[in-house]
Amino acid sequence: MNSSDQLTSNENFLEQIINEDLSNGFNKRKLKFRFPPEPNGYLHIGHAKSICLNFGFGKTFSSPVNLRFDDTNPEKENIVFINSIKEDIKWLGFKWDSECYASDYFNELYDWAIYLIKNNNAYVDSQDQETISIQRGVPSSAGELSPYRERTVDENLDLFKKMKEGNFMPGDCVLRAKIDMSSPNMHMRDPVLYRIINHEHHRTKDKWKIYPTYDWAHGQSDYIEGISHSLCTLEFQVHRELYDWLISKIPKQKEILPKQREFARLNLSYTIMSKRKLAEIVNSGLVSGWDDPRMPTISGLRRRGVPPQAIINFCDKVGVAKRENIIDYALLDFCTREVLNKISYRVMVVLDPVELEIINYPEGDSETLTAENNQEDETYGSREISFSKNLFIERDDFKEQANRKYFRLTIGKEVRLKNGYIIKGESIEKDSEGNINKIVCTYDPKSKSGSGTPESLRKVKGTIHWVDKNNYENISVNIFDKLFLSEVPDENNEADIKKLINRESIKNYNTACAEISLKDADFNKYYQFQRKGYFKLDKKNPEIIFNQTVTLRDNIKF
RNA sequence: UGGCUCAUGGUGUAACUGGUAACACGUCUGGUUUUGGUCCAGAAGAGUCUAGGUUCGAGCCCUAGUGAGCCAACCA
Repeated sequence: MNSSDQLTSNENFLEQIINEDLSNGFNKRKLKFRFPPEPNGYLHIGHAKSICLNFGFGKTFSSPVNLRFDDTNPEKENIVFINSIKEDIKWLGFKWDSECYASDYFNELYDWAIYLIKNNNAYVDSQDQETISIQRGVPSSAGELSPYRERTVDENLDLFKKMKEGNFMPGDCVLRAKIDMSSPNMHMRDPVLYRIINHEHHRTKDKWKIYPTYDWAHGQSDYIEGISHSLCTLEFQVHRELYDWLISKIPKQKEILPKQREFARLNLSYTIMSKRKLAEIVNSGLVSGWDDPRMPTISGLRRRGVPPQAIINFCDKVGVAKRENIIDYALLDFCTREVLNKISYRVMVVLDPVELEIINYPEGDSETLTAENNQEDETYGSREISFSKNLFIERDDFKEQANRKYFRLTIGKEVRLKNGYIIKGESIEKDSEGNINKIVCTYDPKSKSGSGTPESLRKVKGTIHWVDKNNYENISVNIFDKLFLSEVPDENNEADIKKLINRESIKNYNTACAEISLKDADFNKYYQFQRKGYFKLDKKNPEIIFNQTVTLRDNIKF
């Protein structure tokens, strides 16, 4: 299976815009996209939507897609985030054309700022942040002009140079665009283009004392790279007027101007996408880290065992529009199962074991049975599993008393041991507290799976999994539940997100018994523990610890 | 109370730019099955936020209203 080839979605409104541009004469070879993360955190499933969108366009239009780090704020950004972001994108299977950094353009941006000043389109304001904020006013009425708004070009040039040379302290002054203090769009009320920050930048080190703001850096970066369509989320809609204005004021060398268009970000039920809140639960120790298998981060999903193709399929099914949305988590689960069903290796693991003794099986005997690795695809081959008189089965696969709808093991009823024989429950042994510690059964020696005998072909309602008590591997298994109790944990912005955490979202089974083949469990494989779900070996641990990715679809009603 | 954006089954996305709503997930039936999985067959569920208007005809166009989101960081 290979990335988005077989996807069949309708063309979304952004693709329509691109196609319109094309039919209006835009040269297809000039199409270019970009994914522009700020390296201040880990990527999550919401970013995956943007990644799939941009790189998806790259594929459908055979256009380059740049990875550009929006690294204009050295106080928040860090090289470790750059590395994790690159790793996640690669893992998803996408290849960027060039690896770019807004900081690569700092010189050019500086020159253009001088150009703006010379054209009376920017000025140095020497007021403090609070004053500027107050002067900006409120949306419903005009703001006031800064007293420094009419400084001469020479004065501005001189001051700006001094800002750059470090003659001022942070907060002393900023460079502002001179636009319109009465605009109903607050972003047009003389936005800040440069501020002074005394902090080493992870790439430019201590070269700069001033750093461009998002508004000044982003559109110009798009312009420099020749991005044709700059796609971002809805909250940047109000920035578009400024985006276009700034590009219209820089010296023109190119005929193609980037076009910003906005789409709705992804929201998933029972989880959150806010980097800040995600950081909060990481820092408070409620999860083990950014890559905790319960986290909606790419690294968390990876560790959980969600394959990249499932994420790509999910992003495709989710669609792209401008409407606020909350996607049902069940859709992600569906996409995960759909992929995993085809590629996972089936094995038998008993999470909560109870002993099963076959009284009419010869004492001391054992045999080797063969089992298919993946009934969806015979090229996965088969493996051997051992069978003997004493086995483990799942504790809840037996009931002393059961109604007609229960078709696992019970006294007097037959059930099939997967890949083995048909057995019948005979009796149970309990300890002094009434807990079952052994189930005794008989087996039909002629009913061996695959033997072709009439006995083996008998229809038996239930099939259960098992592990040989004389030949198994003890493993540890993590079962997960939703991380948040609320369907929309982000709903109330003021609420303490930590209080919404499901404290029972992880359950560990450290006495699980696995068939012996799992002694060589492979990090690169996806497994299905039959009847229990899909599981992935945890890469962070030297011992064998499996994380449950998703359960099997479960329709039990009784 | 300024501006921008959005409004279609439970959820998400479509509807060839005007011809009486489709696809996916979810839900429910039934069948197959050595995984209560997969697979197969089928069903229920919206008349498109409201009110007007244009039109032979409107989810698509117009007007007004209602509801929701975003914007007043030297964050992105």
